[in-house]
Amino acid sequence: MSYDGRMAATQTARARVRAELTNEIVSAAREELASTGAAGLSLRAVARRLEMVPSALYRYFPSRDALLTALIVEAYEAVGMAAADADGRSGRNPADRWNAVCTAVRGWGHDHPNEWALVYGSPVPGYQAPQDTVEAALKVTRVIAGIFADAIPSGTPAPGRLPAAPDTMAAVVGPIEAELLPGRPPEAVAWVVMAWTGLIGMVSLELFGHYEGATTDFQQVFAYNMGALGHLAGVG
Amino acid sequence: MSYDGRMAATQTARARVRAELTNEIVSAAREELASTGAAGLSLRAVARRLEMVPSALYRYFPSRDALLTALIVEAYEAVGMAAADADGRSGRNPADRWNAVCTAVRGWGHDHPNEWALVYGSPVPGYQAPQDTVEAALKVTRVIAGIFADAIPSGTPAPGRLPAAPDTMAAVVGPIEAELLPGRPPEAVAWVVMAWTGLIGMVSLELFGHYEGATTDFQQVFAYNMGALGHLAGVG
DNA sequence: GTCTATAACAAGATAGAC
DNA sequence: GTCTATCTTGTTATAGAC
Repeated sequence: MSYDGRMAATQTARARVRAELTNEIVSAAREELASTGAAGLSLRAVARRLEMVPSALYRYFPSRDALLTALIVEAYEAVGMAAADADGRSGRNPADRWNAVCTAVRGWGHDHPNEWALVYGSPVPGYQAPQDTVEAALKVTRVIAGIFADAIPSGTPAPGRLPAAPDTMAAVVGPIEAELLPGRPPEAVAWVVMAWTGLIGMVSLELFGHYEGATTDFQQVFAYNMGALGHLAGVG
Repeated sequence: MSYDGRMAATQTARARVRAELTNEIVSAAREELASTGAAGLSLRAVARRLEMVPSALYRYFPSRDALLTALIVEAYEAVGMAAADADGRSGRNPADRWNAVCTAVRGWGHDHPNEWALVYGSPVPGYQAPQDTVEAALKVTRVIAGIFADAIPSGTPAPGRLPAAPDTMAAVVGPIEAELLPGRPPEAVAWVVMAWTGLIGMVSLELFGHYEGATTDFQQVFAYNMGALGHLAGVG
């Protein structure tokens, strides 16, 4: 009994230190990311930053890809959290919620451009995304789908503002409908994909410099277009 | 006289050889791109592929970045050409033209995923895009704006399907209006930005794997959403 | 003049012996 | 964990062939 107890205590202490160091490594990797970009992330550079020897990192992450996975999951969870927080703070009106989430997601992107590029930019060559990242990526999507689900009554026919979809659409978007928008018309389900794409796409192209010189105040164009995207599906 | 003539002949022959070799280098770099990604593109690997010595490449490109620029410009021009061709082949109806261009752009992306990532994905760390690339990037934009410009009569009030924009919008989108959509209402100008973003965003997120498992036939969702994007601005 | 090749450089990454 | 020897990278200087 006392042996078991000591074992457990020792293990949890060890586990705590281990968790702390793991966090420090991820933090250092995040800083590294900011200076070199996702493709150039090297375990050695992270180790140097921590004044550790490279091989020591292998106790915590079996490979560069594992470290990359941790960063990706962390980033997805951070955007997801930003979106969920904004949604939670913005009352019941779907238009306000959608607007708040768009602003929050864009704000997070501006604050963390490298992490944004890591998750929404070009895939890192040679990196195979494990299932963890897919699940984490769903966080933002769930928040967005939740707003649209609340705005669009279940079981209604297609909202009049959207063009009619072909009969085959219901089956095509079946997986999303079942998981995120049960009972909503296929037009709305397809358009929620567009709304999500429009949000991520606008922030990506903005951060990647594709709107340079196009407007005098991009924020306003962003807000207008997000509003219009939502409007078409009956949000606002 | 005969001396000048010989000079000219010699120069053009040399110039032809030079142009050919330059093309070969870009081709080799394009192949390299496919296997290593944009960030990992190395001058030495390109030289190896051509069985040349690395320093020889400096006769043709003053730096690695210059080679990258050539690749980027080439890619932008290829998508732009694909879009323009599709537009030219598709009659006068704006809805058909918009649909054809969307399909062509997506098709090009599928055929050249690495070049797509190079131009529309995360920026290459440390690479500063020169003006040439900005001009080349405008090719697709011009095609798209042309279709919407033809669909939306100049000097008309805002199309009824779009929400009204604040008064400040006209000034904000002034640069795009002046360059691509003269005389069109600010709502339409802002929304053309959205249509372009939606097209590039959908293809990007598709190529980068973000719709994995979401639909049984992504092409259909893409076609529907592009149609709806155009519809809102009065195209179709 | 135009080109290619050799050699070298300062970084940095990698592998493996200890 | 440490150290070292060996590899890559972009880039330049220089020498020689055409």
